[in-house]
Amino acid sequence: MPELPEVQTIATDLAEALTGTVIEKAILNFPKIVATDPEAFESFLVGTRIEGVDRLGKFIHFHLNNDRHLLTHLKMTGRFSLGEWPLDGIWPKHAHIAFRLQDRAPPLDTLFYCDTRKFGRLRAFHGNDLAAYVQKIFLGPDPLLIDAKDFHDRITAKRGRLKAVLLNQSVVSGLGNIYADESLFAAGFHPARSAASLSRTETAHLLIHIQKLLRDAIARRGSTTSTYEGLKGGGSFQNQHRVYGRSGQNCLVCHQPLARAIIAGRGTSYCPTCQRL
DNA sequence: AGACCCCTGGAC
DNA sequence: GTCCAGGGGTCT
Repeated sequence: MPELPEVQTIATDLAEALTGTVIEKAILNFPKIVATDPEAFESFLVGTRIEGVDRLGKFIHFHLNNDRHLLTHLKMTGRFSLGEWPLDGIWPKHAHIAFRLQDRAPPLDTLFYCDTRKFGRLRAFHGNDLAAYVQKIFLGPDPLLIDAKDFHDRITAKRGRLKAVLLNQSVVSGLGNIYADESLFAAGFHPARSAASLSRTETAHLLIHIQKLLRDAIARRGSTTSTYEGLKGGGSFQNQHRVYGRSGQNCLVCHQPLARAIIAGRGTSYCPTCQRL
C-alpha cells in the first residue's frame, strides 16, 4: 500500500520519465476510475504537455500546461507502468487508463494506470478547481515540511488515539499504516495513547522520528509489500521494519513478543513493553 | 468511534 | 469457501 515514501518515489520516477512529454491520446478502459467527469477526461488531456510530477500527501500531482492538473490517488493497489499502446482491445492486466506518449516508440509509447482492486481514483482539474478540491478535503500539511509547533497544535487538537490521529490526512498528509506503526515504535509511544495528552517535548520527539523514518524510507525507495510496485520496481525499506508485519515475533529491542490490535480499523503491531500508554 | 463499502487475490 | 490485506468516503 503506497504511503508517503512510495508515492514520493513513484512521483520522482514519473517526473524523470515524463517531464516535457505530450499526451497524444488517452483512453479509459474502466470509466469509474476517474472521479471527475469521465466523459470529458480524454479530451481534457489530449495535446497537453506534462510539465512536472510531484507529490501532494499521498496524491501524485501531474502538472500539465494550460494550468491543467491531474491528481491521482493510488489507494491500495494503484500503480503506473510503461508499455505498448493497446491494439485490438488487448490491455495489460488490471490496466484501466492508457496515455499515449508523443514521440515515443513501441513497446514504451504508453503510460498505463493499473489498479487490481480499483480503489484508486484520478481527477482532472483546472488550477482553481484543484485548489478548491484540496481545501474541500482539508488536506493537512506534509509531515516532512511541518514545524514542531504546528505539529504539536494539530496533534493535540484532536480527540482520539494517537495512531488514529496520525492516520488522519487532515492532521498531516502522507502517513499510512506502515509508517504510523513504525514511527510510534521508534518514538516509544503506545498507538492507543490519547493524542491530546502529548506534551510539547513528546510531539517534538515524535516528529523527529517520523521525519527520520520517512527520509530513510525515501532513500531506500520505499517499502516493497505484496501490493506496491513502483515505475522501476520496488524499494527495500521493508527490511528495516521493526514492528509492521511482525506481530507475534519478538521485539528487536526488548525481545518480548510484539502485540497486535485493531486501532482506527487497522491492524496495528506494537511492543507492549517499549511503547507505553 | 465504529460499521460498512468500494474491490481482488493470496493464504489457509 | 472464508478470511484478511487497509486508504478513505460515508453514515450512524
